[in-house]
Amino acid sequence: MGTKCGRWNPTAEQVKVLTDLFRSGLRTPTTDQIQKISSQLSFYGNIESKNVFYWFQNHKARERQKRRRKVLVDEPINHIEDTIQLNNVSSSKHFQEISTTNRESDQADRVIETLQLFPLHSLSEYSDTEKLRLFTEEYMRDNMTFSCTLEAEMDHPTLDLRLSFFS
Amino acid sequence: MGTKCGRWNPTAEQVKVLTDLFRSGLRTPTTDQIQKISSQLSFYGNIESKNVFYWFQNHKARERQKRRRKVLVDEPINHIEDTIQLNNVSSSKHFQEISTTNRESDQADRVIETLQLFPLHSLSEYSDTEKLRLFTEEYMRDNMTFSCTLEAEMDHPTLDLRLSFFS
DNA sequence: ACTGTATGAATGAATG
DNA sequence: CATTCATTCATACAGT
Repeated sequence: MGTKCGRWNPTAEQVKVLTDLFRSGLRTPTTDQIQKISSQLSFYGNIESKNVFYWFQNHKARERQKRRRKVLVDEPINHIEDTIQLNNVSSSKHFQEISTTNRESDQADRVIETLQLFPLHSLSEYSDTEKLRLFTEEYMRDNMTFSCTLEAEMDHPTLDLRLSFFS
Repeated sequence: MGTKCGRWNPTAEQVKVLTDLFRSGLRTPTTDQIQKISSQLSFYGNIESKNVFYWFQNHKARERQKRRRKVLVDEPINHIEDTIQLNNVSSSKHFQEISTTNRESDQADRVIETLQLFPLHSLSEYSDTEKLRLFTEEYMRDNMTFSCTLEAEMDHPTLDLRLSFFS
């Protein structure tokens, strides 16, 4: 066991609570929230506010990183599905527009494939598409009003975090 | 053979390509580069982007670790003297070369700073060329513009990575 | 089979 | 927020 106390080494319970909070939608807790969270988690062992701060920072970054890296791997798979689906809705408005706009060559395939997820005209490159998709996904989530009362299953006080963004 | 697919175990070819890339100066590939590399390496067997990412991360860290350990073990005593003496030879041939080669703003500073931390005397066993390489390599490479076309000797498509930092 | 080493993987802690 | 570094855990493999 790392008794090396030079570095915080979260207990299983602490990780669970943090993960639950993350899964429930919390991404970048405010200072107040961090305080509350670390305060509650100190029940399970030593912990500082900065640990909580870093944890969310890292967890978010790495989820994003993971997703970004998966893109190329996933793509070949989705490509087939999308292509198939494409045949059934090839008469939709968006597709029509794009198809004619980008009737350039093999690039058309990629664009159309993209449109299933994101019907915008400005996506001539895949990377841009992906960027936009990721951005939107996370933007939605990160800026959503978050209201959650987490009741961990262990014997510790309820962790009640209420936010009101857009004050 | 570890058919245990719980952990990536690179093929000899994969390791060779990665090593060549590393030796050619690549240290921290960008996400795009990682994608390309892993894509190319998938030719030799299963591989994910994260494997490439971790490979470079580990390889760099361990080379640094090894060197650090070596320096500390070899010359823990003379270190201070050497550092002082170093100030008197700051106009030596090597420094001149470096400074002029990198007459680009603070890059030169950093190189000299680096050299002060790693006294030349402690590595008399190496040739001058090797000394220079050991001292400058790490700091230089990571901040250098990297443009490299690696043609592996096996039968796989050319791996062409072109960067333009400082765009 | 046991043990040590190389190295894949993960993550806490920053930094800019 | 992205990127990077340090440290540690985990495991495949080699030598005995």
